[in-house]
Amino acid sequence: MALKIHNTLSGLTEELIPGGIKKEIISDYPPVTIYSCGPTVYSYAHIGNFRTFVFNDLLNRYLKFRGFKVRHAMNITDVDDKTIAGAKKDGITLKEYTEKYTEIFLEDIKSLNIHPVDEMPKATESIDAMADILKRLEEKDIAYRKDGSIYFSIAKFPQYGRLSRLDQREIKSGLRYDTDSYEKEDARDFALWKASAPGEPSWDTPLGSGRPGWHIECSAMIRKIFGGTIDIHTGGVDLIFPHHENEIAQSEAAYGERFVRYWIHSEHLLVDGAKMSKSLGNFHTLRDIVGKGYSPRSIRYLLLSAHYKKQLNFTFDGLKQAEAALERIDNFIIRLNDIKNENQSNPEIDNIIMEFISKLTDRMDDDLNTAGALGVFFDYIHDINSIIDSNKISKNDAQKIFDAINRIDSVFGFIFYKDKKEDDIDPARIESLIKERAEAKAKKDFKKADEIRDTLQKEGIILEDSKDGTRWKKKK
RNA sequence: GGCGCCGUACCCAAGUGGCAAGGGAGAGGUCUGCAAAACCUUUAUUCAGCGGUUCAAAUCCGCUCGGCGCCUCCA
Repeated sequence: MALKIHNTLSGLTEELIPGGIKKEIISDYPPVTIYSCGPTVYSYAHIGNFRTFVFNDLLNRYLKFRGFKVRHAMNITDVDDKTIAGAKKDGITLKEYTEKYTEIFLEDIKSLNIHPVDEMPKATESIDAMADILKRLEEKDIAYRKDGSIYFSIAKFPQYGRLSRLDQREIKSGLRYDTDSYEKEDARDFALWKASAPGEPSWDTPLGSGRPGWHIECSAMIRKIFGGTIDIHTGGVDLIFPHHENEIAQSEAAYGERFVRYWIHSEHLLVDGAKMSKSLGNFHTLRDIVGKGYSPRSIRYLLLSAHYKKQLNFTFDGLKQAEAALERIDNFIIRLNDIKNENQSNPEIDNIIMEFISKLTDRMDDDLNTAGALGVFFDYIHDINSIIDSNKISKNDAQKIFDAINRIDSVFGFIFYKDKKEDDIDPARIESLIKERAEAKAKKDFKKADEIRDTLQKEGIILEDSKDGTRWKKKK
C-alpha cells in the first residue's frame, strides 16, 4: 500500500510521488521537499497555531518512518504590520522584538517534542530572493508600481482562484477591499512590495526601498532553498485564500513552472465551537495551559487524537481524557519493563508485532489517520496486557515489543516523551520504605503498611503490589 | 449571497456500500489483607431527520434541520 495524502489543489486523496516520477521502491525517490508556513513572531503562539505545527511534525516524522528522505523548511515571518507595531510599542528595534518571540516559539515547539526542520529561513534574510521575483514579474509586465509599492495584477494570471475554488467574479463581489485599494488598478490585486514609510523599517533593493508584502516571502524562500517545484506545501486552512493562492500566482507567473505538487491544509482548533484566534480573544497559549498543570505531552496527544482535516474542539475535559489515555500507555510500559521471566518465549509475539506495525501503517498511509492508528495501538496494548496476565511472555519478548513501540513513537512522539520535571524524589528512600512495608506486611501489620503507602501517596508516589513484589511510580 | 467541511454511545473519536474500531467516564466480576494496576463482562438493532437507489447504506443520491470555516489579518 502506498502513502496517500489529500491534496487541496485537486480535491482528491492522491498517492505521494516525490519529484513527480513514480518509483517502485521508496528509497529510490529523491528527498520529499516540504515547505510549511511558519509563525509570525509578534507574540505567543496559541495552541491552535500549534495544531498545525504538530501536524507538520507528524508529516515529517511519518515520511521518515516510511523510508522517505525529507527536506523540510519552515519560515519565520519577522517583518509585517504586527511585528513593526509591536516593536514600536515596546520601544525596541524590530530585530530585538522578533528575536525575542522567535526564541519563545522555538522553546514552545521543543516542549511539544516537535523535531527541528532542516531550514528555518527568515523573511528579512530573504530580501534578495524576493527582489528576483519582483524583477521577473516587472519584466513580464505582470507587476506594476503605484506610489512606490509594487502590486501583482491578477488579471494577467488566468488560473487565479484555482486552489481556493473562488472564481474571480466572486472575489470581486466580496466588497471588502483593503483600505488602500484605491491605489491599485484592480481591488483584487495584492501588494508584492510595500513602499517605505517614515519610521518603518525598509530594505534597499535594485527595485527601490521598501518592505515585503505578506505573500512574497514564502515564494522567495522556496525558490532560494529548493530551486524549483516542491512536493508539499502545508499550512492551516485559513491560508488557502488569499495567502497560498497569491503564492501560486506570483511564483508560477515569475518562473513559468509548477510551484507545488501537493497542498496540505490542516483544520482549525475550535474553542466553544468557534475558531481559536487572537482577534476573537478566545485563545489559550501553550504556557497558559502548562501553567494550569497540564503537560505539553498531553497537548501533543490531544492535537494528534483527531484527524488533521477535521475541526477539533478544544476543552479542558478533552485534555484530561488525553492525560488518562497517556496514563494507560505509561502503565503498559511499566508492566513491560517489569517482565523478568528469562525463558518461555512466546511464539505468537512476532506475529502480533508484525500485524501491529502493518495495521498501523495502513491507517497512517490513508491520509495520516492518526485517530485510526491510535485505535490500532490500544488494541495492541490490550493484546499484550492479556499475554502478560497469562504470564506467557519472556524478557526477550518484552524487548521486541518495546522495540516496536519505539519505532512507532518515532512518529507519535508522545509515548516515551517525558516533559515533567524530576522533582525531589529519592529512589533509595522509597525502596527502603517499600522494604519496611514488606516486613510489616509479612507480620500482618497492615496498619503500618497502609501508613507507609499513604505517606508516600501524599508525596505523589503510588505503590502497586504484585506477585513479584512492590513497584512504585510517580503520580501523574 | 458564493465556496467548502461536519453532525456516530454520557464525553472524545475511527469507520465512507457487506452489516458499528479505540480512548475517557460508568456498572458488575477476577486477582489482592486492602488499595492500585491489569484482565474479563457490560453501555449505539444503531450512525441529526425524512425520502430514494441497492440483494445490502452510517457509508451513494435528494431534501430538511443544526454546527463550523473561508470569501478580510489569521495556523
